[in-house]
Amino acid sequence: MNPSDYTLLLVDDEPDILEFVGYNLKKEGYTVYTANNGAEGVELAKKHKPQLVLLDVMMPGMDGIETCDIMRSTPELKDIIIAFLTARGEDYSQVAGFEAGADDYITKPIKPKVLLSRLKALLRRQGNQGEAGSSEHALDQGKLVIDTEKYQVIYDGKVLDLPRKEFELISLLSSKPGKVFPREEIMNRIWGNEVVVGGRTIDVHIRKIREKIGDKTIKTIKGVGYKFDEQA
Amino acid sequence: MNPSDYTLLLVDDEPDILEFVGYNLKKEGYTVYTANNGAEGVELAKKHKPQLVLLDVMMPGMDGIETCDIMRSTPELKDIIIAFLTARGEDYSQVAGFEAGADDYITKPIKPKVLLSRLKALLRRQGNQGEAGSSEHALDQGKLVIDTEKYQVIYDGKVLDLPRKEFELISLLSSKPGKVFPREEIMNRIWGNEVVVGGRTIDVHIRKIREKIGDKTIKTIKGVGYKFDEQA
DNA sequence: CTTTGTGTTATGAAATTGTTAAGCGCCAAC
DNA sequence: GTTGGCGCTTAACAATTTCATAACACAAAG
Repeated sequence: MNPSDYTLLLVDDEPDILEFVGYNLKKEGYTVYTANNGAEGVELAKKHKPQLVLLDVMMPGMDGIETCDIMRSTPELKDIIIAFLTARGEDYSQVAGFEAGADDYITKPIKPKVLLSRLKALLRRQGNQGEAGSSEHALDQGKLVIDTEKYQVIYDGKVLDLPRKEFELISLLSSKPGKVFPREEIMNRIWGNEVVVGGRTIDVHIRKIREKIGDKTIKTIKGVGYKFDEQA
Repeated sequence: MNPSDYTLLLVDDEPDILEFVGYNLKKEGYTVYTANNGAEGVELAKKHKPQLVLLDVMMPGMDGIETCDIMRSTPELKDIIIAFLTARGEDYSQVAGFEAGADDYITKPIKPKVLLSRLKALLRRQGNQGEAGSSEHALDQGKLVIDTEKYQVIYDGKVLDLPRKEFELISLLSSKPGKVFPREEIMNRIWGNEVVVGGRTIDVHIRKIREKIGDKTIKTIKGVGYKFDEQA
């Protein structure tokens, strides 16, 4: 699928953002419509049937969450992918937004490359829909939910805010449950090839994670590495 | 195997990277093709059948993940080794969640020496495929399943977690059922040429394996070595 | 019955990971 | 500018598992 097969809708009250983001998306070949507020957004959505809507959360008048609600409850729009744009640190809006049924969150300031890769991922998932129930934003591993946007892990109903390294580690391991990730691979993927850290660093992070989510989820394969157990 | 026996494909949207990395690889003797984007990459891959593809993750148009997906789902390309190039500054989690099916990740900035040693390791593994601890897919020997990715042996429905040497040993023997592996060959493959261990070491490991999966699977050929029975 | 090669077992060494606490650097709040 | 907290890494040591070996038993071949 080429970008030119996709129509996107951008809703934000700041013209600068509309222009900046719109420019980058058009450059990639997407068909882009823009709206200055929620009401206009809904209207254009009905008119152009975009595959994906980028929705600013903070807008005067009807905010993004409300707009999302309306779209979700409009039959012809309810299957559109909705991604929220939020300023970093607006924690509240994310919680409310998930309830509203957003598919993804993208935090400002927006980096074009990051944005594009996220959109592609979303659209790709859309294409795969029905195959593996993969339209969920978060990975669901039994009772463990990993939300890569919020850097949060929900375990047994409890929300855990893990520090970055710990989150990256569990995120990596759970990206392919059952697979053993050799220490070297973990190093490469989380620290990168040029960084050198001591031998016990991984262990310490593993320990902290185990402390938080229980011992049984992460298994040690001595002499090799660690793996995330298939069904926790 | 010399570098000159290998063909590599380099896919990146930045000409500088193509030139820099390409230069270093060619200098080593590899045959190198380069592509500026994913689509071209797939095309060249089909045309030249490289052993390994170096794929930038962030690219305009079709990104690395998508390109990887396509290659993995193209029968003639699905066994190519794919290594991702990722920028270090990039939000790790954006890449982490995807089960892209890459064989390795290499972070930018790229240091030629590091890159080369990683590539050699990857190619070496490829060459050994089917041998100890290297094959991707599970071997099914009757009621014995050996999963090198999960480091597990499933025997009679029971999941066994074998220690490393034992796993490597059974993995080696079962890689070619029926073939007799001379003791010397076993030594070389599992311990390497330099390491010298006593005469009874192999026997002890064999015994432990037999203890776990039953006597009948591994047969002794006196004066020669061991073999994994064809139908267990 | 002797020789040669393999099976078995217990045991200590070696390798690897787990645990804890301390130090450093960074950022935010004061 | 200073203070306090947090996350990351490290060091030191404990705990654990795995490995190799020695010593001897056993089996088959001649």
